[in-house]
Amino acid sequence: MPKTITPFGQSLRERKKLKTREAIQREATRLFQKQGYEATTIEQIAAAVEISPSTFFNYFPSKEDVVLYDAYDPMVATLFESRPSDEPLSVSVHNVLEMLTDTLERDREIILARSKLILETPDLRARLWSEIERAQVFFGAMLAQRTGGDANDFEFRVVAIALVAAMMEAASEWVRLEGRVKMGDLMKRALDSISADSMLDAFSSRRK
Amino acid sequence: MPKTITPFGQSLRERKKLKTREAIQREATRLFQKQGYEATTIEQIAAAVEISPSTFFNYFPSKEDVVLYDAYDPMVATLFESRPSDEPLSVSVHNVLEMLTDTLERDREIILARSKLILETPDLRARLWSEIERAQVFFGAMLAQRTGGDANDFEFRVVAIALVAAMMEAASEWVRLEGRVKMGDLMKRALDSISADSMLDAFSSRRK
DNA sequence: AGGATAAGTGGAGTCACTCTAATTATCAAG
DNA sequence: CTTGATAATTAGAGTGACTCCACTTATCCT
Repeated sequence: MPKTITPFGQSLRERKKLKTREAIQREATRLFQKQGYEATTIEQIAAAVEISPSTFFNYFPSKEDVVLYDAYDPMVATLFESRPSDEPLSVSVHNVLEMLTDTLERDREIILARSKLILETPDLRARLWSEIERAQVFFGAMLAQRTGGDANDFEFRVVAIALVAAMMEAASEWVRLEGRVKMGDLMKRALDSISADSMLDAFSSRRK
Repeated sequence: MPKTITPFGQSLRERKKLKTREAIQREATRLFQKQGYEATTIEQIAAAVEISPSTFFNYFPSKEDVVLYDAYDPMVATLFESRPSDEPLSVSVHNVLEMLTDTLERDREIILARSKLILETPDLRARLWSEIERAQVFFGAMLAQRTGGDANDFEFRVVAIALVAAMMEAASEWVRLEGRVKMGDLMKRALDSISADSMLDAFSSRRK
């Protein structure tokens, strides 16, 4: 048993591990972009990183996870949770996106490339949706917290999934537009579309 | 070149093909339920149907498709398209579900079993979402038709995906409740939740 | 009965992924 | 700085989905 708890990433072991993890993601992404996701084999990635194929699976449970794994995910979650719980969720969404504007701008190229890869590759796209189910649970909890209800209620689940799906479409649109517009604005438009009148309009057509 | 166009499923060939297709689905589903989706191999299915594994892939492009393939899909689409285009979409949804009540009641057990399998199996669940993207396009077109807009507009895509996601959640709930309630009612509740006030409430919490 | 056409099949191969047992690197402590 | 524990890396064998292809067999049309 170690005498002192070694801070994360401080020991040689931890640093090496992190470096390897990043190297795998970097090389994998590079190869995916160069020759396509499906045309790239684990063997090729392993060769590029100079590790054995076995080691690859020590770091990522599947080929898909190399792309899907998002380091910013927990950060975004934290940002949301730090928002005052009496703030309307739509406003929170916008605010969180505002806080992320700089990061989004700085890493635009990388994020865009990665997102495109996901959107264009059926396998990855399918897997994305299971990430979305995690988001559904998260936002369901947020909604419940804000209204004092039970997150497991059918209504919350419905609103949460619709919300997340809409945000997903906004993100796709952002990618389609090469990140030329602010993601926060797209999210706002998306949320506006499904809430309030416009949704009803679309629903009930010329009746109103 | 044949002199007359042979009606679908009339010739020996066609009838046999249909029978085999059904046999594969039947046996596959049976095995999946008995021993789980992943634990069942193509070889086992082929053996049960008394065909070769090669033949399996002549009928279904992948193991997933045996479960996902839905014969009722085009029927539902037709029902929607036969609805008057000045009918609000939410009403159309309800009406279509009403028309399907009998079928849903009659085939309840089979549909339930199949749906459970899909919802419980991560691989199938992920694939379901790509079906949903097809539904998004379909409903996007419906919305556009009803409002006279362009189905490719961002707003339509957003509303369509939110709509479909909500319906999806309603369907899941139906499965969870073992089909004890009418699917149409769940859909109605789901659509009510995302449209109009309740959504706004959830969004803006105690402010209103 | 005939050849055209489609369905079924066997076999070889690829690739993602699993499991296991052995090897090597790092670590904590004396 | 050596040692025993622990974690990381690896090779290798195996499984199962899926592809490709050449070949046989069944159905069809005339």
